[in-house]
Amino acid sequence: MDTDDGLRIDAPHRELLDQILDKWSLSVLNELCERPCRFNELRRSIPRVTQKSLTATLRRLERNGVIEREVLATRPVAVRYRITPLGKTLRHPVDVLLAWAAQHMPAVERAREGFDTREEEAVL
Amino acid sequence: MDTDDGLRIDAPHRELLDQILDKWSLSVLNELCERPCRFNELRRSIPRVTQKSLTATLRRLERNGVIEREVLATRPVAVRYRITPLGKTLRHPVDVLLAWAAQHMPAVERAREGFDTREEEAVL
DNA sequence: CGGAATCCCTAGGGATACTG
DNA sequence: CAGTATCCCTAGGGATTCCG
Repeated sequence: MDTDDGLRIDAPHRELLDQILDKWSLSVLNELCERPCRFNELRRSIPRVTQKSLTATLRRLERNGVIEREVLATRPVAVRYRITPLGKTLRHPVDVLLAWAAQHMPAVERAREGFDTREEEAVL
Repeated sequence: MDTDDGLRIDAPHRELLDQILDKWSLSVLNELCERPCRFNELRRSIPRVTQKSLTATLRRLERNGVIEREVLATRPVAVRYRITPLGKTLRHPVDVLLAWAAQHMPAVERAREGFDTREEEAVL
């Protein structure tokens, strides 16, 4: 559990995590873990995301194999995004992360206040 | 474990994770989990990080309470960074994440190749 | 040694308009 | 509906220089 060295962080790993843990990906994955979604459905359910950013996020996640894009031959076209089996394996790591954030947010906020106070004093 | 809804991702949580899971933070945390480090020690042990980026990363982590900065009154000054108790609680989530990356990297690479191949064909 | 300050530069985000 | 295309603009990274 707490081995001495733990795991190395090499460039490919960090690049992968950067692509999957970026600003909007967590929200998208969370949403698609619950149910498949249309593009505008996702857009509405994720506050403040722009169409451009959402498109880029979806492409990146699709390229990395964690979500799937399915075009339905209707008029007008409908597109359905869904999580893949690989994407589902991300659920646990992400949940662990979110649980950490939820649990320790108060401690972080206290730390921030202390830090900012010390900064102010340093200026005086 | 796999509750239906899992956890929400609100703005404060995402902001916190952004600050802690960014490009260089994982490497810094990993290093400081093993032992306290001087500034240039960290710099040498993290390939390709610049002094500016490292400074910014350390300040951010310090502000969020996961690392500590200690100035030793020597000549010339020495500065020692160490992980805090709060920072140590990050170890498990981060390890889970790195384990995921290590385990699924091959699948991700296959997905990328498939995606890129389909893209090429689409152009033709 | 451990930064801060400066300059430069580009990847990426927001807004808007257009399309199959 | 689900994007693509375009313009604009600024936050942030790299390189370099200077300081206590």
